[in-house]
Amino acid sequence: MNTPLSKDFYQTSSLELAKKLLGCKLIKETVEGIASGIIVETEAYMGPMDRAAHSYNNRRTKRTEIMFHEAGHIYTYVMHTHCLVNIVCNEVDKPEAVLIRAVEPVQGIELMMKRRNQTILANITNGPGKLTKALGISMEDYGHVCWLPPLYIAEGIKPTNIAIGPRIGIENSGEAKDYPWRFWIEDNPYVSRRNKRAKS
DNA sequence: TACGTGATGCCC
DNA sequence: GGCATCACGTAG
Repeated sequence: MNTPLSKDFYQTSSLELAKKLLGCKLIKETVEGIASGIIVETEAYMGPMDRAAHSYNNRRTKRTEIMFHEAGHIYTYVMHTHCLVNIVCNEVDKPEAVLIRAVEPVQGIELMMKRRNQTILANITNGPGKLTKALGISMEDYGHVCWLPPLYIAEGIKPTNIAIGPRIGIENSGEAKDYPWRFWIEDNPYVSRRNKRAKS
């Protein structure tokens, strides 16, 4: 339990990794304790040809630099007041990444509720900004690798059915906004809110 | 449903 | 400087 996946797990395209990550366990260790969750929703960002990706047209800045590095690095960035977490994948100089949009709480539930100031289990990790706060993921995790503590990914469960749909929050990305590059575990109660609304 | 929040990059 | 961006919480 909680044995990190090996680095070659990440050496694939973001579309493949987004599907493979569903059911895996995301774990963060801090002085406050261990918090973890099963990944239930992801989005693929395909790099230079994907208008919605930060690395579109090979845009390489201090922020996106890590996307050009070896697969399995952690790419965190700040959106308004929230931190979002991505996993870099594919080969060096192929700047692809998978955004983790929601997890199902497993370990450290009390700790996560406290960090989120929230008592409803279904609301503590059901969004990309929420899960980073619950797990204690921040810009300090930028550039680390996800096969070593304190932030790493381990084997979890095998998802039954995977649902597919368009990504969220990229309305100004031209034709890229319609690409079905979001994946989630069907009927899981911990997927993000906008996702459930879209289904109803 | 609408607004405030406020890091980062890019185009003036 | 001004604006857009891979959200979220709160108020009404």
